Amino acid sequence: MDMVNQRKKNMGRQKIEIKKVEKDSNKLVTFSKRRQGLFRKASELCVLCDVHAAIIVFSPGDKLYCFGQPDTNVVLNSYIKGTTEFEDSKSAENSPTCKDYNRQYEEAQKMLETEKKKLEDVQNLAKIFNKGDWWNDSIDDMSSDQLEQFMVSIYELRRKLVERADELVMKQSVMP
Amino acid sequence: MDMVNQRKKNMGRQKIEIKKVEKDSNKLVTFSKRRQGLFRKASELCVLCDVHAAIIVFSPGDKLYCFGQPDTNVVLNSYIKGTTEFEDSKSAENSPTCKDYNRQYEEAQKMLETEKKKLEDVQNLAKIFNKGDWWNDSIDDMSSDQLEQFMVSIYELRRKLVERADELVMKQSVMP
DNA sequence: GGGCCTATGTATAATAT
DNA sequence: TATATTATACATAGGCC
Repeated sequence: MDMVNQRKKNMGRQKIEIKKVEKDSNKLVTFSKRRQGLFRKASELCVLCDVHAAIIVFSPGDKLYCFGQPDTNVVLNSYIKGTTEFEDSKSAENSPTCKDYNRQYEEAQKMLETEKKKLEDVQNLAKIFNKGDWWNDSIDDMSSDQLEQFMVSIYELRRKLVERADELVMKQSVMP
Repeated sequence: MDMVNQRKKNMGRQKIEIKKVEKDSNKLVTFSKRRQGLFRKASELCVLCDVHAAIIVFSPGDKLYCFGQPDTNVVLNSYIKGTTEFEDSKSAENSPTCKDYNRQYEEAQKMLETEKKKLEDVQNLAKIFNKGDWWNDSIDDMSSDQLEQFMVSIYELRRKLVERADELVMKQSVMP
């Protein structure tokens, strides 16, 4: 304790040169931390300035990471088209992503028509919801069967929501 | 000269809340600075980790700014193909749709880490769920705003569900 | 990899030019 | 709108689990 130069707990942040990190393990750590930071900055920019943005990054392991406000594909479409008409409901409807969603939604609906377990599903769902911090924890804890039933239930709810949305003539396609 | 005495100390950097800057002039300055910072961070990430990345941002005045390493379009093409040029086509067995969903899920996860807004959504959702016989009654009683928020929340949940479904390798496509 | 920690490097809010 | 300044808030390198 007497030494002024007593070794501190760690070295603190060091200045680094901006050049390729050669050591793979360090590179991974740096990528992970800085990618997070980059996305956070982008998020802040979008909120503060009320603008749209998208980021696409491939990790050293070639895994794809992306950020998008309001959505990566929407921003990319705007970029490709060279237009900024984000909220054009017609083009939003026609975006591939929404199409996919709608198609899959219709398929799911078909299946639902032949399902007779709806009531059971609802009951199971209610149980799950009532068990506490379901939003953060339940999904991960669910068994395969539970999950399946839960998904069916969500789809039913979704249909109801879409109906309501139609009634309200909501302008933006918040949901597919 | 008297500049020395005149040099009133600045307030220095102030803490700000991450929410929309209302004053247009400030918003512009903030955008300009933060956009530069964002691009610099991206550049550093690319050099340090030897990776490819692209950023697309629209300014408050709808002007397009983009960053790309090695080139915006190259990275976008990689994204659209859903594969890097260094990968073989084996990964193509996964449907593009699922990939899209997974990407969006990852996005959502990252955003959740940094955005308090989403937490608010969840809290609101929890309130709605906890108010009783929500399944049968709540939807019809919800205000337009409530409904919208609810739909956004469900949409996020849906992403999470898709991710889980993928993990479980479910045979039937109950959900997309 | 995912978190946590601390010391320190860096980004940036407010301001003025 | 970009740039310069300054004081501070925030991000992060290097460690350690």
